[in-house]
Amino acid sequence: MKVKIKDVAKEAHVSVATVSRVVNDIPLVNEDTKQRVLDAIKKTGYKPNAIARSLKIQKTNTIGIMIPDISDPMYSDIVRGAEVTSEIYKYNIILIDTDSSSEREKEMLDVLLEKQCDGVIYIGKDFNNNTKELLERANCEVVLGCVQDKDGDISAVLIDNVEAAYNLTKDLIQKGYKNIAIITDEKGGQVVEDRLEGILKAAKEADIEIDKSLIQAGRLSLNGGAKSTKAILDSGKDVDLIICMNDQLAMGALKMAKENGRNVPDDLAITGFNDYWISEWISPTLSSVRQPLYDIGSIAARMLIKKIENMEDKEADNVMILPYDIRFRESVKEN
Amino acid sequence: MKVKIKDVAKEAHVSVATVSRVVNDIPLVNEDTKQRVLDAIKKTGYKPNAIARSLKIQKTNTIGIMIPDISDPMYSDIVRGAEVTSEIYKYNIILIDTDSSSEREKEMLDVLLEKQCDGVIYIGKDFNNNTKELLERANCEVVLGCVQDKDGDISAVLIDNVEAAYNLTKDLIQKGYKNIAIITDEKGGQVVEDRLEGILKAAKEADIEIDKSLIQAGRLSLNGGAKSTKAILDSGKDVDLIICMNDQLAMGALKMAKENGRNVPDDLAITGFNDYWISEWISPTLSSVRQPLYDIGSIAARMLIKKIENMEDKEADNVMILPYDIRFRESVKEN
DNA sequence: CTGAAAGCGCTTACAG
DNA sequence: CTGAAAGCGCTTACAG
Repeated sequence: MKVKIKDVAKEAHVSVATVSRVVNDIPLVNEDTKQRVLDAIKKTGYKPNAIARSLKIQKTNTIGIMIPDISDPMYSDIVRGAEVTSEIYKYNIILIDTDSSSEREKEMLDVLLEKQCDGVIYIGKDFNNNTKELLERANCEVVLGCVQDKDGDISAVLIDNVEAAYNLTKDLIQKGYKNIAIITDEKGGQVVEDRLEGILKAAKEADIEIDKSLIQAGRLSLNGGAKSTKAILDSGKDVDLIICMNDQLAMGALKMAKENGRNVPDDLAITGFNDYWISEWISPTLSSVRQPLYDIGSIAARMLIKKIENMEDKEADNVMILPYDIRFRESVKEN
Repeated sequence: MKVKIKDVAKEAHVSVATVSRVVNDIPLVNEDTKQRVLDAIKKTGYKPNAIARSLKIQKTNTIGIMIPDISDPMYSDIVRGAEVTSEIYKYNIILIDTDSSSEREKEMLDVLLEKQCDGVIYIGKDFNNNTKELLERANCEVVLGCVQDKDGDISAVLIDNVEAAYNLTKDLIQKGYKNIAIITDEKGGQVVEDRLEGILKAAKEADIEIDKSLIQAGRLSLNGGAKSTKAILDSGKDVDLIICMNDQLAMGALKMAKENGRNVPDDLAITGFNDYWISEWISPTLSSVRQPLYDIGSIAARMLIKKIENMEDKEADNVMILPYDIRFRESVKEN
């Protein structure tokens, strides 16, 4: 039988109100009484029931985090950041894998709301009007990660993907690359679209035309990257650079390039996005755009909690753009 | 203002009891009444409050999962399996990173219990008496993953690490390797100790002596693997094989071996453990022992939920040993 | 400084 | 088939 506040009260010869006060560290309790209650708690092994408390105070100290897939290292880094930070503020995390499916997002958001999460962090590859409507109807605090509402109605923390891709491409063009292929996600979505926009902008500024047939869309995986690379190489067109929308694609590209006898970076340069920890341990080491993933999770959690606790102006600093870092490694020639 | 069961009752001109019955699909409600309630629910946008429900029925449909670090791909695969399976049974997951610290384990387990989790999945690198005592005092259902209570008092799902390491080593010896070095975790723990036991057993059976100075313990990371490899190579002793306790160590070893001019596998073979998805995409592809990580998570979740719901004999099938798979790839010579 | 009591939003015997 | 009422384990005005 679980011991409850009533049992402690009996043991300490006080009322449940008094026990509640010492449990919650409310100061107006006499030292002696407090000590008696503390002793009773220790003796009985009492642990407060957070569910009952939550019902009463209308707050669960639990936040939901919706991500496409926790087994993707990109997302697990974000979750790690969110988890560590949440814990500092005494919040816990309910983890939801959405597989980027909007039906699942809707269904699972309902579950989170029924469980009375104080807020939710939404991490995704895309942000569209359906998602926006869904999240706005939720009437609980929301912070987006990796994506943003471009109308600025919802808080978000992310990097500037357009700019990052633009600068990456500009740097690459400066290094002399001009026959550019791109490997992207067949599913599209805000993140890759923004990156594509940045790449095309830089190309256009340099008067470089990117052959549409060299923009390959496939599954966002090692295999997808390998297949798209094969298609690019098989086209017989001149290609000296493949820009991939993430590191998995780039690793698949690396492997396929080698298998087709291309030397990276001498014959062909390859770049990724996100900069997994593994990127600098493979050979050749992979050039990539580093996103501060842990920080995205951590900052999103803090922003959310501050909103929940009304600790700062709700309208202030709604969208937080974090710095990225372009890292050139062996998969790109020095000049 | 959130709409509650009372509001729906008013709207449908029935009692809250009736609304509760239709929400919970309890059959003894008249079809007409039911329809009226359903309409009222739709009209008001009512969502049941799971916290209130949990308090009443003494069940939260939430399980806690304690793992060392979600950003480690090994653990994120396990969590993914647990998440997907939990969801099938309508359970959610509260995620806790423990950093393998027993203070944090204790502290966070208390939080999980206060939040009235119906059960917890404990994933770790070690299982000792402190942990056992902690978990047994918890008086909630527990399933271990990756480790086990060798007295068999707690349910567990894992591979046979002794046997896996034994067979790996036996196979390697059969391939002709005899100057064996080992890279392990300085922190020890059940998992690596079991693996070490298996390796030493196979070596002993083959009358191979493993030089104690070639058993290097360091941090369980790429860098740790690199450093330990440096120490092994710098010892000047003959080494034709390094067995690493996980793939991160092995990747660090691979890199360091190359940097020191060793050709893998011609001069030196390297093997890992766990078989990350990346292992077959790096060069040379890494030989490793595959653990069914997703399945460990998935099965642990199912076992736990069945225990919670008393759906099967609590004493039956307490420890589930899953198959592993030794995968030889380019980092080991064919013969 | 302390306690009696109401109430958080549900579920479920019990009575009809 | 339906409703009134008790109760899940807490917190917190209110009164003293």
